[in-house]
Amino acid sequence: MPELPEVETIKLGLQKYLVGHKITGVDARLKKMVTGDTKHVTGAKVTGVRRFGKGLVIDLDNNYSIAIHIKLTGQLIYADAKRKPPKEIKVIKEMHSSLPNKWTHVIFHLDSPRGEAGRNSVLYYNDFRQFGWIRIIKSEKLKDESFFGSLGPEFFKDLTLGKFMEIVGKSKVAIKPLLMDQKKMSGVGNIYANDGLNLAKISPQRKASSLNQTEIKTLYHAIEKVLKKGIETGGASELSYVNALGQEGTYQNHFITYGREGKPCKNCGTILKKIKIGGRGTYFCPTCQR
DNA sequence: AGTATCCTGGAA
DNA sequence: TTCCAGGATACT
Repeated sequence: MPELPEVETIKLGLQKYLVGHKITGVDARLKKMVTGDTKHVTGAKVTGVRRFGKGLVIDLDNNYSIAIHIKLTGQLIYADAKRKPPKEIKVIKEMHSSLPNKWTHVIFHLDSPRGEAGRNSVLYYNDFRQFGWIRIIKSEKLKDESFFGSLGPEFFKDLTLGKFMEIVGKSKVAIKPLLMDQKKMSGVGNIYANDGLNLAKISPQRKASSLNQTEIKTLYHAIEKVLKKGIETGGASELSYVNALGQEGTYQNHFITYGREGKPCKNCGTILKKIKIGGRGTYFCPTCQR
């Protein structure tokens, strides 16, 4: 699922390809996906792209911004006229050869790329489960992460080891749902929580406050390690994630536990199990994760 | 802490 | 044909 590494990868792509473009029009094919007035976007130039946890912000030069959450299956794909149609939603067998397709709910029309008069670029928002959202809002309301639901401190940003130890130490919930609780700490979802816990050899069912200092420290570094791997590999294209050019990442080839129930633990060889914790699929090794 | 909600394609 | 996953939120 799109988590910190996936959204970071999209952000980097948009910073490279989208910034500098003027948005010439917005086509909200599925109205509910967009809230706020699209007239504030039309004619504005993209000045920057930011990320807060799993949330994205596209800043414009008119004091408005576009806040986006792609949730489970959102895709933000930049394309210009001469680029080949990007790959699309992987989970759906019936592949389409071109964009826009039936899952393209919003189209941002852009001005022409440099030196290509007459050819217009576009930014597509595809989302086959329609859980994501796009909100057009004054930039002043997006100064920090509070817009995305009072996000907790973020890995690689303001979540220091000290803060992590404090949060884990005083939480009564199981460690895995705590890692995924965006209000407590932001960026981690199901894939990286599962993999990080296996690397740290900690059971996902452990009550957070039962972890000792060494375990918390090990877990902190393990989570950062898998997140880094996720960023390096361009994210996990398990379901429908693609980067800003519609290309898949490769972290799914490096899954440690996620989606690997019935397969051997990469650490000790024990067959991995799948259970549910807090209603979410949880993959772990019953032998080495204690 | 558990459950319904949003939604769709695929698995059972 | 029914059931299920899943990020985040709203309830109970």
